[in-house]
Amino acid sequence: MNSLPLQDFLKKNTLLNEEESEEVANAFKFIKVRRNQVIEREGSICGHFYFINKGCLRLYEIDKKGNEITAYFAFENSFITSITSLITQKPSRDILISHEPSELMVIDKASFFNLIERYTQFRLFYNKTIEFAFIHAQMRIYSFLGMDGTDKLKWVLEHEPMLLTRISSKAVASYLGMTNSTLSKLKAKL
Amino acid sequence: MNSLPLQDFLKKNTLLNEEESEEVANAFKFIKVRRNQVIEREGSICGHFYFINKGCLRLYEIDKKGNEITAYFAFENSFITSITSLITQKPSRDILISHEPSELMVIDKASFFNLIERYTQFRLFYNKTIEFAFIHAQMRIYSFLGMDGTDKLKWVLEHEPMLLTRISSKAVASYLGMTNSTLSKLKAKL
DNA sequence: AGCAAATGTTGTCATATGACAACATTTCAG
DNA sequence: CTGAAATGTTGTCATATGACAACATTTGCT
Repeated sequence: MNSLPLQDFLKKNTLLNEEESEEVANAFKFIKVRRNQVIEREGSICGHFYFINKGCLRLYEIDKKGNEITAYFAFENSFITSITSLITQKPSRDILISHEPSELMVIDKASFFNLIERYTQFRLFYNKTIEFAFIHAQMRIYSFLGMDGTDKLKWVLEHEPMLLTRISSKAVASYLGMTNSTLSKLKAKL
Repeated sequence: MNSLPLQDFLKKNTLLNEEESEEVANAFKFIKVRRNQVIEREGSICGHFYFINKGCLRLYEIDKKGNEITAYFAFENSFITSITSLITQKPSRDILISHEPSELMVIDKASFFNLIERYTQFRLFYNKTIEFAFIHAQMRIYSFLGMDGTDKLKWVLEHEPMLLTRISSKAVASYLGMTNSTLSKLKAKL
């Protein structure tokens, strides 16, 4: 069944018991998306959370020069959404897109917050998730403000190697704050 | 009384009522610090939250080249701490320092989480605070990855102008990811 | 399978910024 | 108040990276 990966994930990563994990997971709906499919558009208010059974998504925005800037990538067994828009309930500047054909579990905002009220352990998991998203963002600020291109590339190789195997260089460059061609040259130099 | 600013803050920014705001505020202890006083050290596990009655603090770390990188500044009527260390309970890479003689309300971690359990509205406020800290960090990633120095300076002028009036250029430069002298030259060019 | 579009590579060149240094100014301790 | 230390300014120079372009490769559509 399609809700099994999420159910397993909840059992392993929260204090929800077997039955609760099943109930929470069953509140999500299964969807399949193609490669490069836009899942949440720029300009609209984001109203869903996504759990990735299989595949990979990217959250990015377009700056005023027209360049893409990537906030982050998410792979199997993680949640992702246009979280800023979802929290503020303002139109999103973010675009959520698939980078591989992906299998997702979706839930709308109302149902999600319903779960959070009903299941204390799910609420705690959500709060922890936000805390760690913050820590990750903070770490990126620290890591990238001081580093030159070579250091950033090495950093990704060490900390998020999957980006270099599963994601297009163009998208990785937009995550590292450099252009396409600079990243290509840095890779050539090792 | 010294707990009044915090009490007022809680009344305005949470759904705690008068009495609860007072109880929460009274769980904090008043301290004064000099200018440039280290409040949380690098290498130790952070165990306190701080509310700023008056003054201004900065959170930063030192990268492997020996340069300072600033995570953020906080002024009157806001909370700050080495949040990454506090959440993970690992030794901090951050240093929390005062930039002006400051008056603070401190609470230790255990008492803080005690408050969070006891006062639902305080817990909700804390969760919201983390959410917005995340959004702020994310916005900085977006804002700074794409921008050149001039754009960053304009960005600060527009969004956090107090930095340029109350904070040393050196510290502001470390927040913007550029050197001292580059910032100085950019300011000279308008 | 075959063509068009997107992505990746590599080159040249211009430029923003870092490194360093000299000097000016401000801050701080005694 | 005074001198020492920290901070800020400005200059020169070296260098990493962006912009642009040509070409190669991969991907996606029919």
